[in-house]
Amino acid sequence: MSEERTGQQHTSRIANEIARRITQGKLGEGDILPKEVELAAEFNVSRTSIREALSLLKAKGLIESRQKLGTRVLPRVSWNMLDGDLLEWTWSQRPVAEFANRLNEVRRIVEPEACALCAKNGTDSDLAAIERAYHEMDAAGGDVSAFAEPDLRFHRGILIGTGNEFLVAFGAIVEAALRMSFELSTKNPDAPRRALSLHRAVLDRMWSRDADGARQAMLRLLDLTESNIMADLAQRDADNKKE
Amino acid sequence: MSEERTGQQHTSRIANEIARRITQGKLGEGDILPKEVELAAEFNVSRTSIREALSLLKAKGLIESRQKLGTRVLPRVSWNMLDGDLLEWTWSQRPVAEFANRLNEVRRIVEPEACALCAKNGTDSDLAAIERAYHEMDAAGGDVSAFAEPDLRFHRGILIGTGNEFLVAFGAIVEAALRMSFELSTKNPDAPRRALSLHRAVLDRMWSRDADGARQAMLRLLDLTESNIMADLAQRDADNKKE
DNA sequence: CATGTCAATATGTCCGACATATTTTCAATC
DNA sequence: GATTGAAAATATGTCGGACATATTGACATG
Repeated sequence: MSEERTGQQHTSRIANEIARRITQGKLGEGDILPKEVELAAEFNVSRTSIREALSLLKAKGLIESRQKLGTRVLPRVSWNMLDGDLLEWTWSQRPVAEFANRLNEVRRIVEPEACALCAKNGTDSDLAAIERAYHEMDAAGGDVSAFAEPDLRFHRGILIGTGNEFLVAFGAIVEAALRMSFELSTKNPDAPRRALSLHRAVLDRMWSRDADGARQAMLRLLDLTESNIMADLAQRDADNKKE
Repeated sequence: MSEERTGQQHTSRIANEIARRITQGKLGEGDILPKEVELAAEFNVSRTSIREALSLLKAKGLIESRQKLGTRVLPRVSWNMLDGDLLEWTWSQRPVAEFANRLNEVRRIVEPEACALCAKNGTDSDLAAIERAYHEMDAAGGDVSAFAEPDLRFHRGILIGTGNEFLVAFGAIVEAALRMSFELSTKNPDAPRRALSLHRAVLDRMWSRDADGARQAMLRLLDLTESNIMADLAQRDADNKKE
């Protein structure tokens, strides 16, 4: 989402910080945040920069401001959780295992059906794009970090292939999940290789326009992904206990 | 989403207008929009207000700006389509039938599974909230406009009941679909009544913690909803031809 | 031809002032 | 004493103009 693009360092830095206070619960639903001038003083920037940052959070549904009353935190229901930035902010703030479970829950609902739709409606050029991503995953071999990017493109490609732009928006969920899994599993270099053949299976079913087969194949892939993450988490917990 | 809340009329008005130029295709992917000073002149506002509007679009992934280069339209893939504002902007810009189909496609994927999860994980208080929404729908009777709000709350309540905050974000899709259906079917006053019993069925299955039953019931409800919308669209097309 | 420097340019940040909406206060009125 | 209504207080919204910063492209230098 907001790759730390040059310039506007203030905006994203401040938005980030305030967002974390909110997602973390230091600022709860209905709470009024400090006045813009006060925030400006705290962060040592002008009111302008504060307003830019707040405007970002406003757009994502975290806060709302009204004249004289101030700026207050909105209920979580109105947060746009499918937003990449918001996913990133929430992530580190809560138990990782639960975060992972929730993400997988959504993936299991959406991705198999997306595969079915992609098998049915995807154009050859859509599938070719997924095929390219697959080959790059293959070429990456054991290099986990080189594997991650085409992996995401593979899954995004399926969503695009559905022809349903709303499903494409789920890419943010997939991205969050993959990124989490990537950051967890640096020490598990053969995981990619096992996943590869399952990716191949998904793609094959889609090429043969086998909607149900694609759905099942994706489910198997998600099974593996999930168990990998669980294993990584267990490993991490074990490591933490040793210290 | 952004109910035209008081103040900041400029921001939302301008963001709206520019967003429509983008969603409509007047400004395509990669295009550079006019400089902020030019936009300021065009809309007769200060550069500050323009920047505030652009910052909103930035947060929703429609545009990106870099110093010296300017502000350019991002590819649709990076748009956050699950955002309520964006849904509203895209809506009127494209064939209504296709928009409706895409929305229903997503609803059919997500809502039945959400029902199953809600039946399994939803707390009694979650279900009670849905029950309240149901009673208000019942009380609304034939009044289509009084029916709409609790209807949305019913479906949102289910998403909340899943305990999965990412699924809650789908509420935007449901809202868009219901709003469309509402604006189409003003002349179909008995539609709510037929839907009511199907809502009841969903709720009953959830109370008895029957995950699969709830899933099936929701599917039947969506069947009705979909056929209602199709009928309304056909009716509307027929009306248009007469003129 | 390659490379490094400098001007040009559009967004990013700052400041200080005033506008506007809303709450709060408080006084006049019944 | 309760109600109403006008005025002060206050936090965000808008304005304008200035300077900072990043990036491009042209130019000059080796």
